[in-house]
Amino acid sequence: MFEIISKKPDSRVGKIRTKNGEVNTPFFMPDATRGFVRSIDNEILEKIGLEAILINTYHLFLNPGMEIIKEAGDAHNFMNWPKPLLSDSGGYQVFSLIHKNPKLGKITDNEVIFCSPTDGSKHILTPEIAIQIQFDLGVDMMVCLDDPPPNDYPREKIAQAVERTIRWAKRCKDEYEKQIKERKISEADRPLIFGVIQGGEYLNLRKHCTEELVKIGFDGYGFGARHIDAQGNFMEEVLRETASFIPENALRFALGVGTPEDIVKCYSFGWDMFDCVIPTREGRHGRLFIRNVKTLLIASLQSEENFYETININNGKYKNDFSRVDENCDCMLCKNHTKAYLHHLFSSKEMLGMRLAAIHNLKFYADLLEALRNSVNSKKIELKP
RNA sequence: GGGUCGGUGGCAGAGUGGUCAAAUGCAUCAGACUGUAAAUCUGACGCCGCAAGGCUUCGGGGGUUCGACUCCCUCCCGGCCCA
Repeated sequence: MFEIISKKPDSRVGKIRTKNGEVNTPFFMPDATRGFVRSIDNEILEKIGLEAILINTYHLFLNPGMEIIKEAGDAHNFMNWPKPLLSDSGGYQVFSLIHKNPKLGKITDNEVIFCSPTDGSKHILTPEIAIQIQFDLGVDMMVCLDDPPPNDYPREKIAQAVERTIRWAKRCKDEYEKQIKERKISEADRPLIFGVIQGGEYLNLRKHCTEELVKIGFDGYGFGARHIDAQGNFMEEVLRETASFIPENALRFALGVGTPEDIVKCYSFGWDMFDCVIPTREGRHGRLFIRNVKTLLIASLQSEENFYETININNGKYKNDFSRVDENCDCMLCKNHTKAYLHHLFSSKEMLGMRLAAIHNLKFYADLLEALRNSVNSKKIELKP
């Protein structure tokens, strides 16, 4: 269940209630694709203030496999993450593995055949299987299998992906209802289900896709495919308009978004949920996000000024820089260590460095989202899904 | 003292008459990363130049040759073996 507590013209603050607890919106989920946020224990994620994390259907299905997960109970038990979990459907892998490298699989109207990049083994995902797996994972929020085309595909092919995504969404919804019935899951305990809106940069395709998905009916709607164009520019207008197509009482999930400024913009357009590998991956690669101001909120919402900057701790200039990474951060890196030490950890290829950097970046993201949640406190709106 | 192998760019280490400013790895210097095939990937890395191109290099010196990192002489330095 999703409740909007307050809103400004477009952005809003709310609360999601799930079987495994509440999540305050807007929120950011770190990607625990294979059942773990690389190098970071769940205890630390909780301490950072993250209320939900994202796992991936395709990756967990491959490894460790559903037999193991079911033997453990579900993904919550297996991972020892008792709080809300959202699973992505494997739809993104249709893009990242197959669209980007056709050798790695095949997409038909009925199914997706993945050839595992690691051992070449073949695995079939259908909309129904994707939903069944997500029920077996025991997640609190699940996503329909979709077909995210690269943004530089011709319009015709993107339109095809839209139609396929709609057909698959219908099949997912049907399977979802079947599973709810078979598993005798109550309305209060049922996981939320998200449809995914495709359409590339074409607003009328995005609109059409949204309308068709809304007819099927979902708890939330995701923005599918990449939200940056082929040149790497944030597709601001598409994100803004697409949010406006989605009914107000539904959750809006900006999948894979993004950089801090992209999240802030999406939030202002009315998006509620975000996930991205940036804070963890870039942290592991040595890029650290640093607050330019004490209050992220003010700069992020009320001015055009950059509210953060990044550094690459690998750069030689940090060799003897004994200052803190971020004076305004209270993460375990910033409280305890200097840039020079972190630089040393990185140049020694010590995993502690990557870990501390990822933790710092996640804290930055968590603090940013907290600032956004605190940014709206005018009128309250009660809505029933 | 005799013998022997060797001395190549920051380091390690290929090359053994022209295709060599010299493979490769490391180090160094930068860059990228957006529902994770990513502790990964790109690029630069003798000097000058945006570039084309030019210039100086393979322990020192001398020589052979149209041409030498590559062959010869000699000196210096190092490893190993024998005395």
